[in-house]
Amino acid sequence: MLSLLKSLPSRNFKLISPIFPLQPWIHQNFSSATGSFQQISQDHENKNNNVNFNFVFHSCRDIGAVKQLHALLVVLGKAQNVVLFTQLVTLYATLGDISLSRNTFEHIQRKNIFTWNSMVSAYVRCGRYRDAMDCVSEFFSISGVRPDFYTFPPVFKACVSVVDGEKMHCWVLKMGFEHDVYVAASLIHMYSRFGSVDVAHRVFDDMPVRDVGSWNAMISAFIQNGNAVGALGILGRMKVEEVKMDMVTVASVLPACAQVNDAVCGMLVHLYVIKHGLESDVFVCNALINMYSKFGRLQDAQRVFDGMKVRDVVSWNSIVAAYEQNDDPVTALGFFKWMQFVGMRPDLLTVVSLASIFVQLSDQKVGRAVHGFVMRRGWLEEDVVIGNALVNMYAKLGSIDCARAVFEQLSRRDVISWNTLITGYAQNGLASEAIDTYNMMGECRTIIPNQGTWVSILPAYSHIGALQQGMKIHGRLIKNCLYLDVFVATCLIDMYGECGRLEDAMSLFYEIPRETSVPWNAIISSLGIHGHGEEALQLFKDMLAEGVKADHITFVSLLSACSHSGLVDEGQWCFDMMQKECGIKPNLKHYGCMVDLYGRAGYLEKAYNLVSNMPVQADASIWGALLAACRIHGNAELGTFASDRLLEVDSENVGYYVLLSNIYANVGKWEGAVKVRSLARDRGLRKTPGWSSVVVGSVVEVFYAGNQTHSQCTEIYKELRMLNAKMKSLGYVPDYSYVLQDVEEDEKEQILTSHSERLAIAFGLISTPPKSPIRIFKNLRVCGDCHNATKYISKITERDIIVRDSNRFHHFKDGICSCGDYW
DNA sequence: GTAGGGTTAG
Repeated sequence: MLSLLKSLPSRNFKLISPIFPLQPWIHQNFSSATGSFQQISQDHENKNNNVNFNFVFHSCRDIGAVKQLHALLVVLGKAQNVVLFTQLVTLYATLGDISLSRNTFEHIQRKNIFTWNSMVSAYVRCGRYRDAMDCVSEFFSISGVRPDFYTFPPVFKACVSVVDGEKMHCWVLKMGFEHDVYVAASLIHMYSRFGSVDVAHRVFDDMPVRDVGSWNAMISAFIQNGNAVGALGILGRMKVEEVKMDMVTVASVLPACAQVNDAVCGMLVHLYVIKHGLESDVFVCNALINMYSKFGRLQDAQRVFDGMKVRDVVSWNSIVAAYEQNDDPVTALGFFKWMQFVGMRPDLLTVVSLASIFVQLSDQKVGRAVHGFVMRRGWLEEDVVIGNALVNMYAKLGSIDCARAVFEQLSRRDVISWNTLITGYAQNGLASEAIDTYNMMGECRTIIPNQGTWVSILPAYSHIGALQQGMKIHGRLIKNCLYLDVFVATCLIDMYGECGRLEDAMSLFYEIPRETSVPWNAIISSLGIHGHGEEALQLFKDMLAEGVKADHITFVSLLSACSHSGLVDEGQWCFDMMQKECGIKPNLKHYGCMVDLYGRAGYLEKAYNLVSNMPVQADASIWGALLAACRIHGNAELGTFASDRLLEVDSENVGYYVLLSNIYANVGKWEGAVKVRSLARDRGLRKTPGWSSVVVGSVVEVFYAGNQTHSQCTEIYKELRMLNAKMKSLGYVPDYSYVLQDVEEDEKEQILTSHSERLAIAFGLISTPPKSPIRIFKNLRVCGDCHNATKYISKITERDIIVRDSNRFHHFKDGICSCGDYW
């Protein structure tokens, strides 16, 4: 093998490539192709046969110029000059015109190895891989011309899409070319694209001589397959063998540093770049910008960008994405405008960032314009990524129908397209649509669900309390070992928590890795909705003791846990700690929790003061929390004030009208209640109907208030009458303040008795064996009178009754509710 | 005159 190697020419140097941009000295000699042509003609007339055509080839920057040159060469009688015409073949392809390239090739009568190699490479350059392979077969079948070192690297590039790689590899072995550094690098690259890093590694290990390009190819093979650790391992070996990094090494290794979150390594590489003067390379700078952006170090990213003398579209995309992904859409948009100002044309990935920018700016109108921009360029056909970005954009902007429409239009859908739509539905509160979409996805055999799928479907199941389906997914995850994935497991914790299986949520939590805040946030939130505020606080302390950093979501979970359990002082402590010790500025969600915490505990004035002194503008959720507190404590005055503010910011949400009318009704101001209701009616808003569901066996039964059509209607109402009588004998007094209609007392009692949660409970009682627990799911908050009644029912029937309403869990047992009547 | 290995993403 070694003797074969010795017989090969030494070729570890790089030739000057004819690819643009041109070397500056050519510019100095010839300002344009036309200038070059004049020079040639002149030389020709002066009978100077030593014309250096290199200059001329280099000065052709568009197809028109190449055509002129082509014509000129014919006129000059050079039509049979294989050297010049082979160059034309390459030149046409470099400028993107493969048919002219082929045409020129056809007209060359005495094709030599250069000509064939150039044609193959021309096809590859234009992405015509199938044609490149056909050309190779043609090449092989012509006797007298044997492929050489130059033939294979482009061929392997073509193999990536044509899948003839192994056959070609055999050829290479047969001809003894496998140790050529160029050939081997393209082999490594090809195998890595096929996902066979092990084979790539074997090729790499078998190389008797490696140049820096070989190392680069191996590093890139690991990166392409998501193995950043492997890539950094190769970098380490390079260091041991004292191979110097070049700019390609740097550009490939920087994303690996970002992936393993190794800022120190990244900065050391940056130092190396400065020391060795590699900053002039655009790829290197782009990779630096991206790395710093992933570390959230925007100033460093910006400094690299500012220092660049030449910027390409990737540089601009990178700086736009850096700000966009670090939650600064305004600056990102500023860079986009600057990009346009300097005349840099946006590409597909620019638009992906733009879509996300307008989501963050909640700008529906410009979002549509982005969609139009994409349509006009036909990019929707070209790449799924952009289609998925648009689906995501519309879903996040709340236009789920538009998201669906874009999804329907996609010519190709991948697993991410489906995940995006499912997430869109789930996040817009349309759980059953999310589930339908997931089921439709299951029918597409070509789409294999991945981590993102589980993360999108599990919350939908949680939302409607579909424990059975959720557990089915858990089973599937155990089978493919994904249940230890932190994100998936967190969704499972949420699911168990929201479906009332707090113990299962807890045991899962202790099974999985918990170095990040993600699973902690989920378990704290689960404890919160079950009313275990003290335990939530204890877990928060455990979390800090284990050295896990709390984030803003942790505090949302924690504050809401405090508010559900009435832990005012503790909530106050968390709120202070968040700002002072963790340096987290409270956002609207945190303020919402605090208003809820103060408000529900009856500190309406404190709640109001907090709202008045907030550094941020209160939104509907803040005023809504205050309004809800006013309803609980019967404060019509502050309630009216809050609802006025509320309707200024959100006049569409009918729930707020209902709340206000409840407040008026509770204090006996029936005219006020009627006025609010008619206002809602006039604006065309309809009350979300309250419903409750109960699971009997594997069937979910749904009840609306006053339902008279259920097949077991008579039995249900009979059961309720019987219960009412027993409840009254134990001291139950109906609370008519929850009846909004202005009617007679006995009719009010009738209305209370037929609230949806009571119907569901009664149905549960007559359809399940004695002493078995009953689980109810209600889409709105449970009514105060029903809450009281359920306590009595749990005592009379000796049943555990678990009610999950839109806010939290109520576990009724032996006449007591787990919420301690604090709800 | 012909060749390899590099940066951005939903």
